[in-house]
Amino acid sequence: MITEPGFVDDYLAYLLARASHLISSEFHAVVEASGLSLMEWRVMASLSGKDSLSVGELADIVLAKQPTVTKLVGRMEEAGWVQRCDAPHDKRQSLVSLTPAGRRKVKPLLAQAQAHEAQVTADIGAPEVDQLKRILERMIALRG
Amino acid sequence: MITEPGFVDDYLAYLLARASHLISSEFHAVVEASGLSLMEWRVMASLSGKDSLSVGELADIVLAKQPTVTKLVGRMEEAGWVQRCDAPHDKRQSLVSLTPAGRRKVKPLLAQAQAHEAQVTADIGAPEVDQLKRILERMIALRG
DNA sequence: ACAGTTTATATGAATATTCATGTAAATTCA
DNA sequence: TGAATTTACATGAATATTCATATAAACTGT
Repeated sequence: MITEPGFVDDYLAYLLARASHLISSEFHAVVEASGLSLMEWRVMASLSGKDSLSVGELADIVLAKQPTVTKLVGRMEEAGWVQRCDAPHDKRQSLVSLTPAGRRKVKPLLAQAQAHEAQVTADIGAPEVDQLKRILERMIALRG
Repeated sequence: MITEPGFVDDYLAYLLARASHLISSEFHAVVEASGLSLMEWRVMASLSGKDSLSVGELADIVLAKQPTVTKLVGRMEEAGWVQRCDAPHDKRQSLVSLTPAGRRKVKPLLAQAQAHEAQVTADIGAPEVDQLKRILERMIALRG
C-alpha cells in the first residue's frame, strides 16, 4: 500500500511527522523486543542521563501531558524500573529516577539506539544527517 | 520549565520527534480553534487533495493504526464532514471522501496551514527549510 | 505571619487508541 | 472451479490518554 502525495498538514509539518514516525517505528521494534513501550523507553532513556527528573520535566522531554506521565511512571514503578521520591526543597515535586533494575534494562537499548542512528546515518549520509540535526536544533532553539 | 539535554531516543530520533511535535503543536492551536482535533485535521487535509482515500491509505498517511482510523472516520461521518462508500471494484474497501460541509470546514485551514509554514520559513530561513525538506524527503523515500 | 495566588502532581471520569479477532471480499493455484 | 490464503475493514474488550479538577506546597505582597 503506497501513499505519499497530496497530504498537507503544512507539508513541512507532515514531512517532519512522517520522518519522525518512520525512524521511531524502526527502533520501536527493538524496544518492544525488550518488553518496553516506546514511551517507557523514552522515559528510561531520559533518566539514564540524569540522576533524576521531575514528572513535569519528564512530560516536557517525552512530549506527553503531565497526567499521562504520572500514570506511565506509576506503571513503571510497579514494574520496578523507576522509583519516585519527594524533592528535598520542593515537596510538591516528585523526582523520578531509575532503579538498578531499570538501569540494567535500559543499558543495552542505549547501545542499540546508537547503532540504529549509525545505520540511518550510513544510509542517508553523514553530512546530510549533520545538516539535518543542525537545522532541527535551530528550529527547536528558536521556537521551542 | 526548561529541559533539553540528556535525552537520547537515538538523538536524531528525538530531534525529529521534538521538532515535529513543536511545529504540529503550534498549528494545533489553529486547528482546535476551528473545532477539529489534530487527527481530524490530518484526515481532512489528506482528503482535500484527493477525491477519496481508503481507510488503509488514510491510516498510512495520518500515521495511525487502522482501527483508530476506522473509528475516527466514524466520528467524522457522524459530524457530517466525511462520507464512506464501498469501492466499486473492491467491495472490501471503504472509500472516504469529504462532504461539501467538510470541504467548507477545511478550506480556511488549508490557507492557514500555508501561512503557518510561511511563518516558520521566515523564522528559520528559506534555504534551511528547503534543505530540511529535501533531507526529510530523502529519508522517507529511502526508508519509508 | 497570613491571605491570595501560583505551581507541581495526582486522580476520576470521559475519551481515544490498540490488540485480538471476526467477517467478507479478492486472489492464488492445484 | 473451488479450497486455501490473503487482504481490507469493522468491532469488542483491554489499555492508554486526556480533560477537568483536587490537593498540597511554594511563593507574593502586605
